[in-house]
Amino acid sequence: MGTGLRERKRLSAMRTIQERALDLFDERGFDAVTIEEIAAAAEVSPSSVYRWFGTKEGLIVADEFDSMSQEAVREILDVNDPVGSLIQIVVRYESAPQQDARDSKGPWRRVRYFFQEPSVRTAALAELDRAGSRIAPLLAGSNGMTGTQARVVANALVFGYFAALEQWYLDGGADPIATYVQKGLQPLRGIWPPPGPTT
Amino acid sequence: MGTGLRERKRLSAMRTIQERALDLFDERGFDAVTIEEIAAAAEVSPSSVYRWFGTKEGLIVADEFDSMSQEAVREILDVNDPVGSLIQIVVRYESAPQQDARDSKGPWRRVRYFFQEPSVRTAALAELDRAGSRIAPLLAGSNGMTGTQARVVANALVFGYFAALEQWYLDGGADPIATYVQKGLQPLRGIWPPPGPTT
DNA sequence: CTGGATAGTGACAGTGACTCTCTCATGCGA
DNA sequence: TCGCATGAGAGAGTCACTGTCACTATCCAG
Repeated sequence: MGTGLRERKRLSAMRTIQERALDLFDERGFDAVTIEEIAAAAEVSPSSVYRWFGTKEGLIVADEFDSMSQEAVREILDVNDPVGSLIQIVVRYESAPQQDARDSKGPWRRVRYFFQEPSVRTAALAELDRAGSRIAPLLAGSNGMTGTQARVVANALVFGYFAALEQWYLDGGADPIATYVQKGLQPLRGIWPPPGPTT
Repeated sequence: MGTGLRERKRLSAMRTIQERALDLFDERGFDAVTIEEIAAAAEVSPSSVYRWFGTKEGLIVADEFDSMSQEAVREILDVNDPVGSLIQIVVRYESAPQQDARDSKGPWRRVRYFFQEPSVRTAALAELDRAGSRIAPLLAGSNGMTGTQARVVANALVFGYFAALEQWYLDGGADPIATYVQKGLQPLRGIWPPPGPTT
């Protein structure tokens, strides 16, 4: 974890780019804004935008989850109650102090594009797919699951979360997301049958 | 369902394009082949390739499921046992007479690219997402599921199928896919608890 | 404090996927 | 057989994205 000057500069520049990009997207629409314009607005070179975000969609879907170590993921995910811990994560993230109060919807400002821009939605799906492949190994073995079953369940979790998020968005974002996740993912709880007398 | 000459010509051309494209991809790799080359090999214009397949990835992920009517989907999907009917679909599709016996792996020739080419994988995920949004309404209401829950379960099904398919591919494609789907999606059966004395 | 090693940035050129528009041919209905 | 409309082809243009290379700002050893 380098706290060097270089590192700090890069992170600062990345935040600036993301903010300027969202400003431009909100103003003129995702498709109408070019990477060059974003780079100019953030006073960096287009090369840097690509170096740091990979794609135009990456400007929106880039998430701190990617850079999270496997250890950290293992820590926050309870393999005996993945649905519950997923809700916990959402609750914690939702109540986190939004670093910029001027944002119309806090950290969820980006979510809108998940469901309005098809290419962003696709990029989000790819991101969720990657997330699924990361948490699947943690689930394997527990509850006597095979590798395939673990991946199936992992996908059910991450894409189920996505489905809940979409409903939250479609409903206008009034109630907390955690509520949608909790209710929406209720059926998945049947995957982990409570230990009864017959097993 | 127009069986006119135009329609037949278009379908024939589409099949030719897909075959030539796969030939070229197999020969030189997905990235190294341009749409222009594919169009030239299939003796159509690049415009037509885009008109019919939308994207380069569409050449591989294009599926007859898209053009299936909502009624047809409703017919083959048993809302009381979605996992079972999914397996049935796979079984039927797997044992279908492969129209071209020269294909090294029958209709599954394309599957390789799902898991070798990241962009194709992403396109496949988008396709599954669309499939999920189509079967979710059929599930809603049954078993007392809300709309969100139906979508969650629909995603669990389609992306669970994808996970099983990946494992099948990673294992070399020896056993039938249906086996992988059956075993892999076993945990999802817990979503529909058998009607017991207590409900 | 200073100099060299180095990682990271910007500038630039190139590729090709994809879009748009216009024109023209061809299968279709009268 | 004769308009007509649907749809294919042609061509130009945009821009996301890649690779390379020179340079500069940081880091670190002495």
